[in-house]
Amino acid sequence: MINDSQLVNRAFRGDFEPALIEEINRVGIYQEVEEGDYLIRPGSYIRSVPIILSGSVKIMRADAGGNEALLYYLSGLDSCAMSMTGGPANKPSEITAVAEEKTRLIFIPLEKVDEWICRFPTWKQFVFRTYQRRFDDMIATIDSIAFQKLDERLLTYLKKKTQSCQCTVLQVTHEEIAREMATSREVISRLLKQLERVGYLRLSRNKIEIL
Amino acid sequence: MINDSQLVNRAFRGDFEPALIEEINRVGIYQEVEEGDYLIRPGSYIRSVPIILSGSVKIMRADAGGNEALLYYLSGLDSCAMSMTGGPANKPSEITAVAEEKTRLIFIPLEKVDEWICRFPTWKQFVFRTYQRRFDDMIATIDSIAFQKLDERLLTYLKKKTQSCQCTVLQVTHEEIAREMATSREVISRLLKQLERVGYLRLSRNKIEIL
DNA sequence: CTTTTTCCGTGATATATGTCACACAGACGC
DNA sequence: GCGTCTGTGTGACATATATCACGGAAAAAG
Repeated sequence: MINDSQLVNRAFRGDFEPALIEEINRVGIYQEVEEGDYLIRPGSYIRSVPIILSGSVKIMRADAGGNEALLYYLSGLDSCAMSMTGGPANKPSEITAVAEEKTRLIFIPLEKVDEWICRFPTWKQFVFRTYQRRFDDMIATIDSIAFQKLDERLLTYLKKKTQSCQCTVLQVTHEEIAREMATSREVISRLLKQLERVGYLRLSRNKIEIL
Repeated sequence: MINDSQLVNRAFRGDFEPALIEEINRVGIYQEVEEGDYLIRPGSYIRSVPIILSGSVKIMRADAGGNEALLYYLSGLDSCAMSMTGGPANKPSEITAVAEEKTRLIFIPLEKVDEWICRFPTWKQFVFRTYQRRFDDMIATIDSIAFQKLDERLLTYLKKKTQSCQCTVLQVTHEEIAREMATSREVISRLLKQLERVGYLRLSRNKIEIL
C-alpha cells in the first residue's frame, strides 16, 4: 500500500483509468533506490514487476565467464518485460538490473499484473506496449553488436546513456564501458581519446562530457 | 474458416480448451508454404499472427545496407511474438520471416489474438509463453554474437539449424550462412573446412552433413 | 557435349580488435 | 607532506576477421 496517493495519481493520470490507479495504490509497493543498487540479479526469482517513475535502470546480460552485455535502459513509466514473462513461468532471471541513478519505482505483485490484464484495458495496453518496446530495444542492440564497428557502437552507447539519464556529463569509468560492451579497457580508452581529438567530447577522470 | 477440422483438433488438443479450438477452426486461415517463401518482409504491416503446425520458419533482422542477422527459428506450435506486438501498435515490421522448409501454419486475425486473451485462459498462457520463448531466444542470440568467436558461433548456428529442421543434412550454401552471420563467405568456408578436418561434419556442394 | 553459372578452396594481405607492459596522474587515507 | 590506490594514456605486439585475387569443380543451361 502506498501512503502518498498523490504520487501514484500524478504519475499515471492520463495513462490509466481511475479504478486502476486506485488498485495500484492499494497493492503497489513504492521504493526508492540509489545509484548502483541491484533490482534483479541473475538466478533470482521474480515476484513483482517494477514500474519506473523517475530515474533510470540498466538491464544487462551477464554470462558465467564474467562477460557482460548491455541490453537496454528503462526510464520514465517503463517497465521490465522480462520480469513479466520470466515471473509467471517461475524461471530464474537471466538478467541483471541496476539503478543508474537515484530511482523511484513501484513494484506490482505478479498475480496482479496478470489479473489486471483482463480487468483494465489500459493495463493490457500498457503490458503489450512494454513488450513491444523491449523487443525493439533488443533488436536495436543486436543491430549494434552485429553490424557496427566498435567506434560506432561506442557512439551509440554514449548517445543512449545520455538519453536515459537526461544529462551531458556521464560519471563512468572506461573500465565500466568496456565491460558493458564486452571489450577491453585499453580499446575504449583509445577510442574515447580519438573522439576527444575530434571534439566530440571532453575526458577527465571518472567523467565524460559530451559536447 | 478451416475445412479439415481434424487438423486443428490434432494440433491443439491438450493445449487448448475445446471452445478455443472451435474458434480457431472458425476464424483461422490454414496455409501451406514452400521453402524460401516469405511470410513477413520488413516494412510490411502485419494483420494476422502465424502459428506453426509443422516445418520451420527463420526470423531475421535485415538492415538497409544488405546486412542480415539471424534472430531465431520457429517450429512446432510456436508463434511469432513480434507480430503480436508489432501488429496492434500498427507499426511496420522490423523483421523478415522465411520458411526454411515446407511449412504448414494457421493465421489468426490480430483482433482475435487480443480478444481471446481474456476469454480463454489457455490462450493467454500461450501468448505469454510465446513472448517468454522469444525473449530467451533473443538473449541467446545476443550472447552468441557478443561473447563467442566466429568458430563457436558457427557451431551454435549449425546446432540450432539442425534442431529446427530435425535433420542432420543441411541444404545450404556457405554464402547463405555468411549472410546470416553477417560475415563473409571465405571466412565461413575456411571455418567449415576446419570443422571437416576435425571430423565434425562432411562438406559437399550445397550440403553440409553433421556427424 | 559444350558453355555458363554458381559454389567452393586457398594463399596473400589488410584492418580491427585484443593483450601485455609500463608510466603517469589524480584521489584519498594517514 | 607521503604513500597507496584506482583510473588513464600509449607503444609494441598477437590474433581474429575481412578483403582481394585467383583457380578449379560441380551443377545447370544450351
